[in-house]
Amino acid sequence: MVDDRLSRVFGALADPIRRDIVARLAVGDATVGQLAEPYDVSVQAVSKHLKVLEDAGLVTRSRDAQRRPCHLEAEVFDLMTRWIERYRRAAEDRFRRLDAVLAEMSDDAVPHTQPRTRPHGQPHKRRGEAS
Amino acid sequence: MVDDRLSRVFGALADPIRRDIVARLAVGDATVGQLAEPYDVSVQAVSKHLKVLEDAGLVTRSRDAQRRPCHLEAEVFDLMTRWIERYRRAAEDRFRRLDAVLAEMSDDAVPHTQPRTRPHGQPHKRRGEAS
DNA sequence: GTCTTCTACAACCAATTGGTTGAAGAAGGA
DNA sequence: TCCTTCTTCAACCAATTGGTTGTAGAAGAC
Repeated sequence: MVDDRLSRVFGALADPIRRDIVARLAVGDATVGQLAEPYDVSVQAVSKHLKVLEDAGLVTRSRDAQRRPCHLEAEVFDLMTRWIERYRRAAEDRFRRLDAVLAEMSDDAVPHTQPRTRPHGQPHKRRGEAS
Repeated sequence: MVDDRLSRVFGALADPIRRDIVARLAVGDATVGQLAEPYDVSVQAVSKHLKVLEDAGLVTRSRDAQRRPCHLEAEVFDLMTRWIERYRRAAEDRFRRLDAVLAEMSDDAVPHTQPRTRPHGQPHKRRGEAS
């Protein structure tokens, strides 16, 4: 259903087994069987997890006889960090501005009010990804 | 089912509408109705999305009469960036080491082989979160 | 050739997700 | 008081997810 890149990446990492697999692939490449060994789920289940990671672009696989070594693709992390950093920075900037406003208000001895909500009619992005 | 913090955070951001909501809350606090307005889904659906974001700790809500203004909690982003940066760094370091190995091999005129897979019996974390 | 190993595919199942509608609670305004 | 607004809760539904088992293909070992 949700088929955009960021959704696939975040969704792939929303599972402890898959994050664990990423952590282990960060140490070195591994085959499906090696990756499945520590877990008490079937190899097929791990194979499905790897397909999710592969579809998200976090993992690529080569061929070595009948084995399919899995390799972690670090570049995809940039996509996430760019998204995260953008909104973290915006939120932190806004926090600093709120601090300034509160300081100014206390100068004027105005009582502390609720945090401001955005005025209703104000324009903002409609639908779609905040790319 | 998956109830650890990182899974909830990544899972919450694995949906375009929820990422869009985060993007808009980075600009300023907003009520459920304001947040629901741009989408062609029901207010109840957006309320559910906000509950997911709240459970993940990405959003907090105050009270203003019958309204529930939503506020973005930027600190949670740190949890993600710490996780991402750790494994990105490991993967990049490994990539650099591989580069060095390849360079050394070419010095010895050894033919290029497959990337190495981790030896089978090698210890690694068993189950649970790579915290 | 046959056997074994490693992986993927298909069908199935229970639980979760993301949406709906309808009703109800909470709080201000008439 | 009653009415309206904003939000949540409950029940329901279709699609997805994360697991299972069984089967089959691909490739080395015998």
